[in-house]
Amino acid sequence: MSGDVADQRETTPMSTVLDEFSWRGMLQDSTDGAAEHFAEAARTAYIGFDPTAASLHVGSLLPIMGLVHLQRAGHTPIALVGGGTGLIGDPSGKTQERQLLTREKAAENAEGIRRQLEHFLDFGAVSNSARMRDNLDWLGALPLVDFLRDIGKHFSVNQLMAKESVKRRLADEETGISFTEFSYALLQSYDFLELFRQEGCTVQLGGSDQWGNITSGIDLIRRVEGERAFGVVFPLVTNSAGTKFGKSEAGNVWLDPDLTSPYRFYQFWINTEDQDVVRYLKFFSLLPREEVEALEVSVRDEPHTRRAQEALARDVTRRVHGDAGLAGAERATQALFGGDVTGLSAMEIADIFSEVPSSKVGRDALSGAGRSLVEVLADCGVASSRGDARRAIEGGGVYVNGQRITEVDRTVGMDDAVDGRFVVLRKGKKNYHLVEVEG
RNA sequence: GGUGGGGUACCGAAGCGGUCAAACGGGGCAGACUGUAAAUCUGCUGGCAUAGCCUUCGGAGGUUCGAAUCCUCCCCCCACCA
Repeated sequence: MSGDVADQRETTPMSTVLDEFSWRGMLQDSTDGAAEHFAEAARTAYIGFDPTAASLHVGSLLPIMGLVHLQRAGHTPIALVGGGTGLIGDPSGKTQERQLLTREKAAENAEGIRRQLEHFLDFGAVSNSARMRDNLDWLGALPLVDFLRDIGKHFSVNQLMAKESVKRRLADEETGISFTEFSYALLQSYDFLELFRQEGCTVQLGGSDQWGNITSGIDLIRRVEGERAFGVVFPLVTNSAGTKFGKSEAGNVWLDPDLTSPYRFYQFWINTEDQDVVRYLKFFSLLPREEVEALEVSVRDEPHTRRAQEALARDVTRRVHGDAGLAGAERATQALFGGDVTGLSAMEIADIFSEVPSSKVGRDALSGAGRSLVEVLADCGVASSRGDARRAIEGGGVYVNGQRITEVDRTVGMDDAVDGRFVVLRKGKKNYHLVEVEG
């Protein structure tokens, strides 16, 4: 890298967006000239999101952060919701033909995604406000004959068949690939072309699995418009354990608080392994380089303080769930991992444990001799069966109101209910369950 | 269509008339140690009224005092040959 280029970057802050991606480890690959393209002027760039579900999960967080960095650097980010392509399905990375979404479902999901993206991007900025588009706007009204003439003409079936995702499916006699999915690359390329025409969008970003689709779009723009466009792809997020990133014991970690509570969301990040935490800080937080580097030192020299995990959890949770969501998650964490439950009032418990799974039980069931703990554990789902509950107690893994229970025949009665209203059950270190007394 | 091999618990895989709720490995859960990390070690891992009973070994019948194990029929996979 020569000196004068560096100087130029000093004076134009938006030139740094690829540098930003680069030091954060987010830059897997980019087409030639992409860095210069961003350096020269404020650009418009887009990323597509598939409306396969009504909520995004943390697996989509990296591309979202990509848009955030673009906007911060002065460029205009477009989030393209694939209301149209969602009806088709991208064969990339899929070994099976995809289940088709209904139009209603795709529209509903697109709307949910739209709401979530608003947490990350500024849609009301003066100069480079983020935009949201839905490709159903142009795909839905596209006459087949026009599509074949104007778009299909530019694609070589020979090249499409050479694509890795298509090749693998062709090799598999059993599954094969439908014409519908085979055509997916054309549709995504057409999206890029439309955004180029309508929005002056010259760059497409995406996960590294999108590289082929992105370059197809670039080619299409060159052929149809005679103009140059660019692509940037992010790496696949992995964790050091080799398991899929974004899964917790409870399954996918969603951005929707109704699907994954802010408390669970926060806990997902707090539990990040040392080996992954610095990489994740670069990917998912907006902390500046110096701070990330300081935290990296902290992970090395004083790992027990877990400052890096905390910084990560705070930054990401605040962005997704807001200050109130973060505060609630931290309060619950503090009470659950820091202190003793028995000292709290019913109101405090209700507040803190609103994040935690709960069930109700009738007052009369607990009066008198009470119910056997084994039964209660099995009924509320903390244990999968009575035998499981029994074994968990025998293994020393069950707590009532923070006190370890050792007697298998222990009963739960009204005197266990804090303020006569709540019993806090816990199995293992992290699994809490709140039993609310009714009536 | 033919021949051969096979279907066992969450997964992989032993068992091949009683001693089988079924070895072993993985996964999962819990415990210890820690830092709500990783690694390691330990225990548990069909259900229930837990020294006992009930339901499981592709499905349905049968033989037997007794079957995951033997017989019959059926279903499904895999390999090779057509």
